[in-house]
Amino acid sequence: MLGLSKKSDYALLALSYLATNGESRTVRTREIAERFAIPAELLAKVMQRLAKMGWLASSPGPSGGYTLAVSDTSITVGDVVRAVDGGSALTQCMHSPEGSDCEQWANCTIRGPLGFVNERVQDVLNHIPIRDIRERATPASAESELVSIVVPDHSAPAAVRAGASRSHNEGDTP
Amino acid sequence: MLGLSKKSDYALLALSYLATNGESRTVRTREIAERFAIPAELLAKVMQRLAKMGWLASSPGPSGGYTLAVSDTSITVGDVVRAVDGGSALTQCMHSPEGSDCEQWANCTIRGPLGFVNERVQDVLNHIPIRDIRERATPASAESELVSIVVPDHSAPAAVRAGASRSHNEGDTP
DNA sequence: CTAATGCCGACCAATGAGGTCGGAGACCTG
DNA sequence: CAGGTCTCCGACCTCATTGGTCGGCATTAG
Ligand code: FES
Ligand code: FES
Repeated sequence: MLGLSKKSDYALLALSYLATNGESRTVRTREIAERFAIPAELLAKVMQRLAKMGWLASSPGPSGGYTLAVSDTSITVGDVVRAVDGGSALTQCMHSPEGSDCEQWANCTIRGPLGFVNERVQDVLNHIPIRDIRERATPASAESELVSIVVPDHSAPAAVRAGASRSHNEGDTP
Repeated sequence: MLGLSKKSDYALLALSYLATNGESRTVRTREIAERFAIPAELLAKVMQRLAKMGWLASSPGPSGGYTLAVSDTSITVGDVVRAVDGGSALTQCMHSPEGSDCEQWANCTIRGPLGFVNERVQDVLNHIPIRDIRERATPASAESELVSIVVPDHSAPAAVRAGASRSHNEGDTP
């Protein structure tokens, strides 16, 4: 469905919480889970993976928990999604350079162009540090200067404009 | 896993084939299926949905098949994904404006920023017409002028640069 | 009429996401 | 120092979604 998994969602939620509300204290998984009303055990698993990535420092025992081990500007949402969700490419064929994954590598005609699209999406994801994923909505830094997409009119007549603008967020959930 | 579904992949494949190789003749589903070595029945289902969207004209009977009914610049990959895959938003909460879908709408702190990221991704997808998804790799139009992402150095030190560049396409498939 | 094609719905199988369990180690109490 | 408790940790399980299949019906060229 081209969407973040719950795990990625939880990971971003937790990281944002740690970056904002956990200056230099250990935060228990339970605390975050209750704060956001999400299953604690599943979040625990996510936290483990984040810890294994080296982004969180864990300390067991009572008064234990997790602490953000790196700067909140050194991880991007792309990194998080890739780590916790297992790859964030649009198609399989973009993981391995020699098409060992994708079946129709041999006679696929859209690999090149799609790869380009993929890179653009990855660029977007890779340039939003988790610092910008915080309580504040639409962070000023990102809004104004971080990422801006320039799209000249190209060869697209009226139809494209209509279709593109209509379809920003419009979902049919039958 | 944040990736296009097979159905979207097939749809793009078929549309690209029709745009390139089906100037003004009816193309059978079987032909496309065999060309790309994909299951014919599933592709048929995808074709039906594309036809129902009005993008393909269908004609039953012998010597029947499909024809591209609209200009190859009036549909974008965003449109295709959205139609065939059912919504292309990063999270559920971005479909409905009042959080009727997402559970933790009430105490979610990342909705705003993530929504912004979502819009950027959607922008990318909505500005690539299927004309640019063709046999040619990395179409010149898209490469040079269509979409360009400008990202000034912002507040991100060396770590971000390293992380971002490292993680373009690198998948761990355990 | 007959054959070839699209059209439609129901059906089945496998993958993986979401969720759960019991353990191992570290702090705290006495 | 010993026990209890609280935490992380890794393996396990279940089920919804996706990918894929089948058969029957309508439509049209030959
Ligand atoms: S879809 Fe994998 S090579 Fe085209
Ligand atoms: S994830 Fe849906 S509201 Fe935040």
